[in-house]
Amino acid sequence: MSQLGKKLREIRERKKLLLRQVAAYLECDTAMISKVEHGERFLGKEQIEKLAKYYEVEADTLLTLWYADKVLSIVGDDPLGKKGVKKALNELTD
Amino acid sequence: MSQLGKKLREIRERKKLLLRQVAAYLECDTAMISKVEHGERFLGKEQIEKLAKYYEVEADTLLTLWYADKVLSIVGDDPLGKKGVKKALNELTD
DNA sequence: TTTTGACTTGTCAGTTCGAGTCAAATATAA
DNA sequence: TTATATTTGACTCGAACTGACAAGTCAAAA
Repeated sequence: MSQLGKKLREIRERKKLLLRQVAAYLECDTAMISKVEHGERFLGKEQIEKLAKYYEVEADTLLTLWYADKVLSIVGDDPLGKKGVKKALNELTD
Repeated sequence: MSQLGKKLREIRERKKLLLRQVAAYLECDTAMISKVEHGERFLGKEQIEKLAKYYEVEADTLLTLWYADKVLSIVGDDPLGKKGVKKALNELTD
């Protein structure tokens, strides 16, 4: 399960919303949302922002998790991946 | 220019090899190698390993840079990206 | 100034990959 | 059981990517 997925489900349940309602708002299939919450699909950044409005949470919080998931999906469980992420972070913090 | 691209060009020049020769070894176009060195194309992991042999360098060094480039290509210049990378790294270092 | 050889760049066909859908399966509740 | 919510598998379609070709630039040599 992904970082973002976990968070999204948590929020949705707290707000007592059904997949059906969220899907209607995002104009997509309930299956899509289900898969996103399980980390089997990525939403686009625009959709994340839309969801943040609907859920009344900071878009930045969700987007940060979204980036984290993207990164994790690249490196997988390869130990070299971790080294690569560190190197990338160095490049960013210059 | 990508991290890996820079390194590959550096190595190739140090070894006084022509794009033509590297391309022949990898059985691809010189344009391909040129673009890789400029960060406009990604090589597959298998090709990186092959190149490491040819260049007589540690494959791990190149693969680490390859991962770093992948990560950087995702986060781009979005400041939230950096936060996401940090979060991903946390997840990995747990 | 032409030629040659190394590299670069634009374009595009072919392919890959993943978002999104549909339908069927499974849970959960009443 | 019936109804509703969620999950899962199989599939499609389009966007993005790889890799090839050809034409381009550039520098040095003739």
